[in-house]
Amino acid sequence: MNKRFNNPSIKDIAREAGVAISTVSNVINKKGIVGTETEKKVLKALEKIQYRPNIIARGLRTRSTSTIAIIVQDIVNPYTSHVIKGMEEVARKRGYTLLIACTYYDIREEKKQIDVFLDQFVDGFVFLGGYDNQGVVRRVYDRGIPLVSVDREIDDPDIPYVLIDNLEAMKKAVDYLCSFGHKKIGYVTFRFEYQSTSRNRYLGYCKGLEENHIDYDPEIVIIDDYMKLNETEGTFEVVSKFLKKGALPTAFACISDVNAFGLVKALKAEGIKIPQEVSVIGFDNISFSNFMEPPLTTIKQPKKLMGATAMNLLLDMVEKKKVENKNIKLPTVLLERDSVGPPPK
Amino acid sequence: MNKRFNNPSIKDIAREAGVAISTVSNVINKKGIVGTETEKKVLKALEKIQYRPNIIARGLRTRSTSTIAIIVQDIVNPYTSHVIKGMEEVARKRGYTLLIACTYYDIREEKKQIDVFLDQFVDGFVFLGGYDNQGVVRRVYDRGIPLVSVDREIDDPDIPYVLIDNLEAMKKAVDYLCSFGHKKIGYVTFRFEYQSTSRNRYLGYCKGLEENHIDYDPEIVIIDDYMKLNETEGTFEVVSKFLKKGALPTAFACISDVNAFGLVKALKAEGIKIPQEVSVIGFDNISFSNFMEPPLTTIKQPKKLMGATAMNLLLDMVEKKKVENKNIKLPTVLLERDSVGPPPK
DNA sequence: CCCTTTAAAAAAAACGTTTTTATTGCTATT
DNA sequence: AATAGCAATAAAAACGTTTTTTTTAAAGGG
Repeated sequence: MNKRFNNPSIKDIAREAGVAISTVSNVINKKGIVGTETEKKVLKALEKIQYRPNIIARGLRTRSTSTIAIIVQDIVNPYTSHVIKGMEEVARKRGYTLLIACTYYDIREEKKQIDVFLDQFVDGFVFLGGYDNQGVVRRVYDRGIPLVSVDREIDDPDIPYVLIDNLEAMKKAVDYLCSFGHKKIGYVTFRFEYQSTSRNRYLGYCKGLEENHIDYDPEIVIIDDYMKLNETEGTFEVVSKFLKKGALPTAFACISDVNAFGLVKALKAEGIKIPQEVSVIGFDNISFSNFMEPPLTTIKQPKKLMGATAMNLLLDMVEKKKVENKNIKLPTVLLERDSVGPPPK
Repeated sequence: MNKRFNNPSIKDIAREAGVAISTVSNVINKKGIVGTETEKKVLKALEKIQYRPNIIARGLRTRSTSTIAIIVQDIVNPYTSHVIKGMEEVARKRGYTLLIACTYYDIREEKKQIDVFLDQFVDGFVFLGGYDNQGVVRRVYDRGIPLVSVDREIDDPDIPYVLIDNLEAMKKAVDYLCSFGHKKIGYVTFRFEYQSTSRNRYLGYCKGLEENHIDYDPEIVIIDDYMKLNETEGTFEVVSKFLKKGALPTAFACISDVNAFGLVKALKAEGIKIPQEVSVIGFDNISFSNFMEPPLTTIKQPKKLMGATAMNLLLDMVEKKKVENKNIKLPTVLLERDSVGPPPK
């Protein structure tokens, strides 16, 4: 179509240097045997003519395009975007570009996107926070294309992953609340049937209660069906409803900061003081949690590091480097801020 | 490399249907003349063999790959990610995938990224919120590749854009403050020399003052050099420093919500009540602004709509449809919440 | 009945690489 | 002196499409 903008090709270099095309290719890719004299000629020609290899043509031959596909559920999510940032920096440094697709929690959409990416010969996949959907991931794996799952433990020993220990981290949060003397600790979560992260945090909550000899009380486990609205709004609504019933615990653990925001807003709307009357601990440490009032005590996830780690792992696999460990769990930190205190007397 | 996963090609279809390759191609692309009988045969073969065209091969021939490159400064930004979401949805619906790259405010990085994308034969570019850097954008334009600038007014009549009227919108904010009787209105901004959006908002602030017969006072224009930290942190610091000096205005207009958060936090840290002592108005309406305390009055940008509009415009250009208007300004709305009130007596 | 036109289909070229195979010229070996 | 081996290079094939060109067969015109 825009012929007039035709880039110089390897052919032009070959003509300029007076050698064969294959020789130029060998020089560029440092393959095969080329004499030092000829190499010099080619290099000079490359210098003179401003040449950039046609990645599409190369991709057709080599079946690799130096691109990595990222599949996320929703790009509008402070957690997600930080992880992506970590991936992006590593990918770029190592010479890859990122194709990003969002599934918006639709499993058919996910499948379609993957097919498109397979058509495009991406070199690898990152699945960031999807469902526990072995099938679709397995399909990619079975084609022999490297992939990494981030923030999801896929129930398939072959699939590499990068995560935090969600169970342990949430238990840590509950332990922390207990250390202040809380005996009645509620939990705010969105639905957790479909993915390991939420499930494990929930299990961490349960284990925390158990180890601290507190009985589990389903009455104070608030489940936000977050498909309806954004998570903060949704939590605000469902918590507001909950508060009408009374039965208030002295502390809440939240599955994420975003949900904690909704909880806090609902509590404040009822005139409940934090942390004097109710303590709140979040999870993720997204940037605003330090700017709400009171600053939110939370479990910090190493978001950028997770992204960077995942991308390095993936690219090592793409480049067939030896990787020692394909199952990586990164550490979390409890950030003490001002939303947790002792229970009221 | 993974030969064993070889997809069926157009050749296989041709063999199955007993026709020539070119005929199959014609059927697939609905081009040329094929008899109804042969067409049926091909269609049947396509049905039988699960065929997906090789996009790379097609791209090599047609020089188009159904991908769009998005260049942003930083993906970790609530504004940015919402705009991207709008673009993503449209692109997907129209059969394109998105390549995303971040420049992190580095102009050389931007140039490098663009070169990579040009190598990859992307069909179009979106420049989302970069510098007023005609050169690099112009280079793309001159290669005949469609592009759209979002949230930046590029000083080049050829370059299509999608924006809001930043000057008018900020003036609206100042007018709103004045309607409460404020006479001393400060402004919080990051550095605005390098890009049109910030500059125009600043001009809107100035115009707002002028039309309301208020003298411009450089003492109460607070400039945050946001390159140092994240914007909220940066603003918090610079405002805190400012507050030590006294000379407090009764209201502030902010270049963005993110900066407003920093301002509000700094004010609260000094025990200053909002809006009783100082009013604050933000810009953007990112989701958290409704959850801070007090909920932030702000100018709402149609973020998703901007993204969707830009992508539709771009794809129309890519597909050589006729586009009537390549310079689009979308409307803003002032959201009245609780951070603005009358000045103290 | 031959020539021209036309519709339909097939064949071939092209896109720009990488990779495989072939050629060349030389040296060493027998 | 013929041949094997080797290094260096060139030539050709291949990747899977689209597009251009050629071929085929049938119809129409004089």
